[in-house]
Amino acid sequence: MSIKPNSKIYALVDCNSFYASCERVFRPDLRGKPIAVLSNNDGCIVARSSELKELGIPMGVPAFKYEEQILKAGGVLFSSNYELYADLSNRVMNVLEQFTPELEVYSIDEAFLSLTGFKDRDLDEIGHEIVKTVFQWTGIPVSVGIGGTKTLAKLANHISKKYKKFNGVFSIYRHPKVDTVLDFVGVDKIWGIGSQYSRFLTQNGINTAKDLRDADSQWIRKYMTVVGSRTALELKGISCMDLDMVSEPKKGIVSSRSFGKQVSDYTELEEAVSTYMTRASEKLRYQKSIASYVTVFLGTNRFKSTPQYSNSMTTKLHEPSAYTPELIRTALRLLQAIYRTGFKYKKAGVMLGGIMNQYQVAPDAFEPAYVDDRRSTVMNTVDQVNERLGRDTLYYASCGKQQEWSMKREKLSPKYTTSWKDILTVK
DNA sequence: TCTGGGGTCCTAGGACCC
DNA sequence: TCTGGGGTCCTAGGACCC
Repeated sequence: MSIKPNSKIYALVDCNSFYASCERVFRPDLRGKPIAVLSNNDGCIVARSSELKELGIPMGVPAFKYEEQILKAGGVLFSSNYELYADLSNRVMNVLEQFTPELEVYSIDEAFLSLTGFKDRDLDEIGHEIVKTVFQWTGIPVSVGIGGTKTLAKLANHISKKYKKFNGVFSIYRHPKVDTVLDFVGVDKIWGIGSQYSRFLTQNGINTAKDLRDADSQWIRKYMTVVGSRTALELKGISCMDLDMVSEPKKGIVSSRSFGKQVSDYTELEEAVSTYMTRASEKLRYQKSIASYVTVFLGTNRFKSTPQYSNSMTTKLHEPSAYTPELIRTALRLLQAIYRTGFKYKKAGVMLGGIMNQYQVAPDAFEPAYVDDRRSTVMNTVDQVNERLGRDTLYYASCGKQQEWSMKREKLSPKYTTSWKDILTVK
């Protein structure tokens, strides 16, 4: 095989402790203090500021176990404030776009950039310029990793965060000591190698990124499928994954949540399922899709020793739809089929599958089932009202009004940037 | 009292068809 | 004793990501 020299350059820009940093943007008094951001229902710790990491508090642990320790250390806990994080994420991405339009928003706090056009410039310098500009314009600290493939850019980003001396920027692109660098990185830190594969690899004497890069390719293919082969190639500098600059419509849409309390009452479950389906179908219409399958699931609290039950059921719709009342009706029918009395439920959810473009359907191509329907006009109107006047200005009766099952968010910060009511005032 | 939510891709195996 | 074979579609499950 002849290997073409790879001429691309990728940067991975990753926000440092993103959720915690968002909370700090509007609370300068929290500089230097440990911050924990909690999952839904204030359950687990899902984001940690560096100060909190230094306290030795791990990721994903139940918050109640550590709350006291955090408060004692002068730290603060926050409920997740997704409205705030999504808005600040958009601002960060807009700044990154100033550097290059060739950008893939990879997650709420990460983006891949093509730096191929900056080949003749000092890449480290570009990296530092990105760090400085994003912080100045948004208040969010970021780290930049640069490499000839996405996997190497990710790896470089890991190094930029781990070693303070790099000041948040590390480039492995044409690095003179690339072998030494790769030998510093454990396999479990490689993008695409999770806990299962990393255990398997170390059992087989492959401990570092360098080991994996140099491992036998047939062997990798056999035990780690084509996904593992791609990762190994990317470590060699052969790019197998290009930027995805346009976001593809989702193939499945899930809306599920744990309840703020245990729920036995069937009506409350109906409210929850109706509400989740309202959310899911909003997402569905937002991407101009219709769904063919509806799934509903529910379950008890698996951390308790009380009687356990969980179940799910899927049905195919008569014809694909994005009409919320119809989707709710279907979901409630499924709920009725899987509901059993006598259990305390903790979680329920809905899934939409068999998703296709709203125009692509149709038994009769000249008469799209959903699009020309009066129902689509109704949905558009509802969506527009809710967008302008706030979510659930118009809602469905089956969602209920009290929503006593809904999630706990006791430590919520204000929506500084997306709600007039919460806007910051300077006294 | 208190343990997240939402996605992707790949593979193996069964059903079905000719 | 002998019991096709190849293609396609679907689903479940397992791995991964943030």
